[in-house]
Amino acid sequence: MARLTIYDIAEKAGVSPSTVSRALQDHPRIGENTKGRIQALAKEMGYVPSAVARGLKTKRSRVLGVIVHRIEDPYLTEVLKGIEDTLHSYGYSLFLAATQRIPEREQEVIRAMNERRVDGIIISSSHINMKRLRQLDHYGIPSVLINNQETLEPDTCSVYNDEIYSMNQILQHVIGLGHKRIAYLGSPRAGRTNKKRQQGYEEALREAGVEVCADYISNGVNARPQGGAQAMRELLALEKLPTAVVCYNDMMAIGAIQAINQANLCVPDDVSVTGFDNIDLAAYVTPPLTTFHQPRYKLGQQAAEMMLQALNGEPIPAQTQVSILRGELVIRQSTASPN
Amino acid sequence: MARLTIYDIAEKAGVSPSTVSRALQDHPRIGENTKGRIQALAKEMGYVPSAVARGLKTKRSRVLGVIVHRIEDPYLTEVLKGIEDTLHSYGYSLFLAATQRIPEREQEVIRAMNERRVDGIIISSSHINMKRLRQLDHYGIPSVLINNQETLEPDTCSVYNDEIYSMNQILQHVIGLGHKRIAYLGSPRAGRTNKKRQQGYEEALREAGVEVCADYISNGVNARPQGGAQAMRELLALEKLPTAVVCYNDMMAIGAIQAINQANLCVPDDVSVTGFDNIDLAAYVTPPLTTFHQPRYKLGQQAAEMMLQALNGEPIPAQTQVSILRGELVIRQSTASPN
DNA sequence: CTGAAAGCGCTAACAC
DNA sequence: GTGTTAGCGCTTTCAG
Repeated sequence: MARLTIYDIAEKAGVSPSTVSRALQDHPRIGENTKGRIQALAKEMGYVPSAVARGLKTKRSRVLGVIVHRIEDPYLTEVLKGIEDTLHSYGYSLFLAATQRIPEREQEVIRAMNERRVDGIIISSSHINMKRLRQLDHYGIPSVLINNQETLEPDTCSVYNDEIYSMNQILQHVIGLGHKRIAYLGSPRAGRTNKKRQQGYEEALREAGVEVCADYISNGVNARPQGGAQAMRELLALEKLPTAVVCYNDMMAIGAIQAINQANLCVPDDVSVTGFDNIDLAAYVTPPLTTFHQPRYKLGQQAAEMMLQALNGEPIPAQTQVSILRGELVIRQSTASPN
Repeated sequence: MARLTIYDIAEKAGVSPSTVSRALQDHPRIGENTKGRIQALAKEMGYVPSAVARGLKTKRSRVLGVIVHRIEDPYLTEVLKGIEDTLHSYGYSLFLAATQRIPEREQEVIRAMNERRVDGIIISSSHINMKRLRQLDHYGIPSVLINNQETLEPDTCSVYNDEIYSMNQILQHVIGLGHKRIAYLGSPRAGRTNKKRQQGYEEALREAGVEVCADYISNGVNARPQGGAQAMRELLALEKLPTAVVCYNDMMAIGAIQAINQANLCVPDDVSVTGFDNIDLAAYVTPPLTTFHQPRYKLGQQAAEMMLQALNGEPIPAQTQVSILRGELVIRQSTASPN
């Protein structure tokens, strides 16, 4: 059951293999009639071209690698969807791999993609540093980063959520509600993103003429409910409680709410809580979370388009090397005016 | 900046290309010393073999296609992780594609994977029917299905969650609590899975000597909170309310709880509710859901191993053609004894 | 507009 | 144990 090749078609059509090749790729230098005839014949015979052979010859695989650190991260799936949709519409396929944040596995994954000759790699929410990037560069593999956690040199293609803007939106909402004692619940492990969010928090406070108080910045051991609960408990031990808590992300906000409830306090009556990301969960917890919706789909889409554009040789203007996207505030029931 | 080939290495090592090829793949017929020397040299020169060229020659790509219908489905991500981990550990890569349940896109995705000469395809939670499967078969692409929604002929490699067992576990718990008026909130759009779950529900009731009442079977327009809420409202319109509601999945259960709350009733005091799947959300809603944890990771892992085994020519015993896995009941706070 | 021929980078007979 | 050689299935000059 050997696969059909262009030779089989050529023979049946009484033409040469190269003519078949041209017909199949809409080459300009071929007669309309021959082209139509051959395309029809190929279809009829059930011919499926070999991207492997084509790739060997052309040195382009029309495959992109996508590296994430955890596949099961609910935040990532929407980004992935943005990438997949875009690539699919351009006829590209996608290798997916997870690093689990294990450096060794990171290495393996990059190597595998390199061996398979992907045309480029998109890396999402990872702790990729310049060294690894230089490695890719050295292999000649272009890359685009999404929300990377290490600060990079400015010439690396990347797309980010606008953290400062996001936090500003959240704080304007909270401040607008009348809060003055506003805490930030952070996740230092998250790297750059956390830094930026905290920075946005501090800037917004200052702009509103509210003093930033070190006691009101509490860090979680991780960015999950557990870390949120722990950091919240530290806040609850303070003499002067904050009336609002702005969290690094939704999962931490959920943990914070649990801790607040355990202290027999109520959200939002006693303390307002905000999340970040607007993951699916956010709408369904009690109370539903006020949060910031990151343009996750768009982040993925944009990254994919940036990559594709680079591959097609359209020079990316230096300004668009780094693209910063904005999402929108989602107001639900976890925030209210202080009483 | 042309890539290094085995010819470059051969030249430098003063041997023939085939010797290099052998050295690099631990071929038996090669001298230990030559092998070591060449491997070292290749590494030193930074040689990265081309899986494309190898694939063209050997007709095996060591790539598997994975088709899902929605990437962003929280249920799937864990399955995907099981697949990815397994494939990675065997040195395989993975093409990911989503069909969005659009037949046209399904076709495109299969075609793309076929062109790229994947060694096999794993299809998860889809509505693939025998026709499409025969198509794959005809192309010579082996496939493994995970929780497929159409009933298939028994000789197709597949892995399923044991729905009947799962529902039995849920109902034993609910019945054990003392409930007699137990409703089922289904999702007909889900196909086979829903049928099986409903069947499990009915069997368990009968075994417990409880009559199955048609009024207590309510169908949602979809398997999301909205469908759950709508189906629950129909139940709430009954003269004799059920004291427990067993739902097709967690999302519907969440919708059902919302509807119950809106009717000024309370879960679990007035009515117990159970979910299914144990998605991340389940632990964080109010009240936390009693649900059934599907062995999602294992479903993916098993499917991947089944595929790999088939590819290595180890004949799969007819009995293991279909593998049925069991998860476990997770009791939280959405269920209690009726009052 | 079409054909002939070379070669992408690797593997695997087949010789030696 | 190692080298020679012929492809795998396609694209792409270069001729005609």
